[in-house]
Amino acid sequence: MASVPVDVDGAALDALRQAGLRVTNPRRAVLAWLTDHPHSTVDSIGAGVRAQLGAVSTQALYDVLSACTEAGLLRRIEPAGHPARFERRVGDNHHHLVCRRCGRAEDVDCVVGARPCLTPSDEKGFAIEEAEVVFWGLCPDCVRDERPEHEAHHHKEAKQ
Amino acid sequence: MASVPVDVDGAALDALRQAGLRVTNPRRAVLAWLTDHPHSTVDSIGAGVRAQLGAVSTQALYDVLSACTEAGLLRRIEPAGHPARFERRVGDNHHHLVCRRCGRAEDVDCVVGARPCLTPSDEKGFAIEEAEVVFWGLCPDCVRDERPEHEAHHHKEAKQ
DNA sequence: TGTGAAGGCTTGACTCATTCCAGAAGTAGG
DNA sequence: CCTACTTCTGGAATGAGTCAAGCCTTCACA
Repeated sequence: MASVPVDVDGAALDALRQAGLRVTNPRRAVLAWLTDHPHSTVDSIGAGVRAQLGAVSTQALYDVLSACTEAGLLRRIEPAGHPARFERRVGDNHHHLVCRRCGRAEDVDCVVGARPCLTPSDEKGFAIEEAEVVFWGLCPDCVRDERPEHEAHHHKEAKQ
Repeated sequence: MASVPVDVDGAALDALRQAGLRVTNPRRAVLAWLTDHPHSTVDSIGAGVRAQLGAVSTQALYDVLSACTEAGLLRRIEPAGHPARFERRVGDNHHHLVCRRCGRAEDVDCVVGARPCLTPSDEKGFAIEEAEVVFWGLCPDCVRDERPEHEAHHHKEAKQ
C-alpha cells in the first residue's frame, strides 16, 4: 500500500537532504503530518502516518522524530506529566500554552522581545543555552468540563 | 530504630497540622531533608530519610511527597527527561536553572517583576494559572566534562 | 541502469519512574 | 484508649521511551 510517495513541501525535503538524512516515506509522512497538526504526540503522529502509509513501526516513529529533532527540523516539547509533542516551527524561540488536564499545546509568541528573551539574575555557574517558558492552564474544552456538577467522567488525554 | 523523633522546624509541623495531615516520622524526615537539600529526587530523599529512620518504603515516600505537594507544603518540579524533584520553597513563583545532562536544579528569582511575571500575548481561550520558566544549560560540573578529549565516560544522573 | 554499502526500518525485549492494589500492622491525636 | 489515618510488604501494572540485531531501501557512483 501507498506506492504513491507522500506529498510534503520541498523545504522539508531540502532540509532533510542538507542534514544528510535520506528522504524516506516515513520521514516525509511525519513532516507532512506535523505541517498540518503541530504539537502532535507520537501516538497521533503514528495514527496520521499509518493512515497514509499503512504499517509503520513505533520504533521508526521515534527514530524519525529524534533524527529530525537532532537535525533541527523539529522541536520537541515535553510538558511535565504529559507525553512529548513535536512541531515544525523551529529557530524562533516561541513559547507554549499547555493544558494541565489534557496536555493540549498552543503557540505563544515570545513575551519579552527577541531571541534569548529572558536572562536569569544569577546563573550560578551554569552555561545557559535556552529559556523555556510554559504557560500552564486549562484549554477551553477542559475549562468547560471543570464544572463540579458532573465530575465523574474525566477527559481522555487529547492526543493530537 | 530511630526512637528519637526527627528534628524539623516548627513551621513545617504547623503546616502539616493545618493541612489536616498527621505528623509522622517519615513526613518529618522528608521535610527536614528537603530543608537542607532542596531539589532532591525521590531516590536521594529516600537515601537521606533512611539514613535517619532506618527502613522506609518507597511507597511511603511517594505517599508523603504527594500528600505534601497537594497540601501546598512542597513544590514538585519535573524537568523534561529527568525524574521529579521536590523543594520546600513554595508560594513565590521563582524559577529554575536545570542541567540538561545531570538534571541538577537551582533556584532563580523571578526575572521580570512580581507574581504572574509573564503574560502571553494571546491566550487562545486558555484559563492560565501559572507561567513556568526553565533555564536549560549545563551545570558547572557537566560543563567541565563536556571537553571533547575524553568523551567516553558520561556522568551518572546527579541524584540530590 | 545497475549495484553495493550506509543508513533506515522491523521486531521484540527491556528500562525506568511512577502508580495502583490490597491486606495487615502501626500510631497520632481526639 | 479507640479509631481513622499512615505506613508496610510486596506484587503487579502502567506509559513513555530505549536498546539490539537483522532485514530492507535509498542514493552515490559506475
